[in-house]
Amino acid sequence: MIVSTKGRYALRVMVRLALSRENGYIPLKEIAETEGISQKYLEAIMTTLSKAGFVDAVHGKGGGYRLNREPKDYTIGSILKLTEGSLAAVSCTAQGPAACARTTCCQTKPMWDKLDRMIDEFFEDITLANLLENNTEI
Amino acid sequence: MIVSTKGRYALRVMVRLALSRENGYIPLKEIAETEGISQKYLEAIMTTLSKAGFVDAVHGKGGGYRLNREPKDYTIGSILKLTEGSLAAVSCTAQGPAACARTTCCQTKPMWDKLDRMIDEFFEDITLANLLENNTEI
DNA sequence: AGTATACCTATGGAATAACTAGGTAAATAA
DNA sequence: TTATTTACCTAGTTATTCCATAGGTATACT
Repeated sequence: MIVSTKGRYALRVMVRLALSRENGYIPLKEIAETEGISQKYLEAIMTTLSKAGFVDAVHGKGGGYRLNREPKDYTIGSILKLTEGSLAAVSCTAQGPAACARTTCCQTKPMWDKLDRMIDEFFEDITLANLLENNTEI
Repeated sequence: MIVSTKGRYALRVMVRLALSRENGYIPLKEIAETEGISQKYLEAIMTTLSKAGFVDAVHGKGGGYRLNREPKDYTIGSILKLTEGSLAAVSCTAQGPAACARTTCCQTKPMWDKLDRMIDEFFEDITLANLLENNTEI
């Protein structure tokens, strides 16, 4: 599986924050409930998003999280790379070009490289705003 | 990781068999050694390939494995689907369309579906013969 | 008969994913 | 100032999957 729950939850949360953009700060508890995600598990994800400056966080009553840019200024790729670490489809390419000892002779390596590039482009070409557009064919 | 060692090993073995196509049956032991793959682990993979009719297997001395079609008649997708079970990038799409309860309302689902289609096309458009062509840009 | 091969069933260790527990710090409201 | 609500931090736990190993049986050739 190329994308785990961490990345998928992060995306869904970002979509939700985008939809509630006019409502100020949204507390984690509320997000967890609407999205049906474990509150404690979500904490770790939100902290990652907050530390990386993807969202603003405010403590205390009336606090919570909100986006700090427009939805069109978040690429799906940036969110997934942050939360997943890497989007590599095979371990051969996950740790950079020199990770595999057979890299010079392996007949399959160029294919994996091309796949990685394709997947990267796919996610970089989609923004949060695109996901909100509610289209069946994105 | 979308493709585990099982699928990657299977591909490398098929490439090797394609390169040795004129040499009759190649014993598992030899493949394992040249490719640096655990012999016992490879057994399971070869059995899968054999049962599915991707390769011919012959017991006893002088036996081993060989391809039973031309390299151009194997798509990479068919080999990977056989050994990996599924190439789905997320679990949301792995068990068919109705696997996820949120499938009707989830804003991210169409994206995952599109990604799956793209990956499927990618692998179905490449054949074993293409991998033998030794090109950097496949 | 002996040897080399493929095939079968079961088991184990390590890593990772997914989630849980319990506390601390900051902001607001009473 | 005290209580409440929120984010933040560190650690632990369970389940699953991956990757491989062990030991035997069946089949074919010499």
